[in-house]
Amino acid sequence: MADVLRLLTRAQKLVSTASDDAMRPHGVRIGQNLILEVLWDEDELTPGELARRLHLAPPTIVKTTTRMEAAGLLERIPDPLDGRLVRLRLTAHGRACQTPIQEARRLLAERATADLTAEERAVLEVALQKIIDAMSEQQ
Amino acid sequence: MADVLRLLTRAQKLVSTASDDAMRPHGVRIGQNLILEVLWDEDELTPGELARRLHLAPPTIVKTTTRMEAAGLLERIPDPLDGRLVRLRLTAHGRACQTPIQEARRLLAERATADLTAEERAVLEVALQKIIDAMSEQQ
DNA sequence: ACCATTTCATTAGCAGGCTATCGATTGGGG
DNA sequence: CCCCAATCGATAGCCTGCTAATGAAATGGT
Repeated sequence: MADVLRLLTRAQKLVSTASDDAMRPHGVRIGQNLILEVLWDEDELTPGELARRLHLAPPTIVKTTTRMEAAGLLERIPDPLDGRLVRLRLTAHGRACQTPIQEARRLLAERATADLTAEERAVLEVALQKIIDAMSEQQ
Repeated sequence: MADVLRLLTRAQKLVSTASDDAMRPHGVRIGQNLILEVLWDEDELTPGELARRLHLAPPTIVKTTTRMEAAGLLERIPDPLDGRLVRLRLTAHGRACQTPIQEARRLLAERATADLTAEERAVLEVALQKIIDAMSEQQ
């Protein structure tokens, strides 16, 4: 009996590597496109809010957004009402790469799941969600 | 329509985190148990051979095994026939933790897939394998 | 027998994750 | 009003992964 968790790990790693390869030509690295996708939908979020939405630790967001700031994708704006908060605002460049990056991501998803039947795709979705639920329970 | 790749990423991350938590009490970190499992099956492999079997880059193996050597899990032995090669040999300690670690891993796999029906499990396996195959094709 | 190519392990340097800690600001209770 | 707790971003330090470059050893062709 094959180890489902190993297949899961291997599949995710291959997808992740391919995703990085797909994003690179657009000057964006693998975790960065996730941050961009959230900000494209809602700009000027704080690092903490981004961390919650992406299920990442705040320092991960801070480090990555610092690099993204250096790359000219976004800028840090102090919140006028709360001195503790920082707003991450997309630059024109950060907004400009939305279309090509989303298209690259769409192509990747298409390629990855091209050989799956509709039923397999549906069951895969359900099964992954069940795993996520099981692992999200405390303990 | 939900993004299957996001579910895949999220499921893998949760499993990976839980795996790390499960391994930690045994003094082993997340990537290290994979190396151990290969060596339990066949000892005294070289870093390059391990890298091929685990689909990792050689420097990753070198760095991790260096830490494992410091932790007393294995030792480096020069190959008597080929001066370029290094053999990674498990210590008594590295062999001793096999049972508890495999048990922890088994429990984790059980917990992760507990809510899946037999059919869902089977389809999940097939679907993940198809994704792996699709992403393994060059380009 | 020599020299160039290949094949290894290793090192250096980077990105993406994490936890623990620090410092500053906000907010609430006395 | 003031101080203490909560909240937030940033920093330090760790592990895992990668590519590129280094250096040593083996191999093969001439």
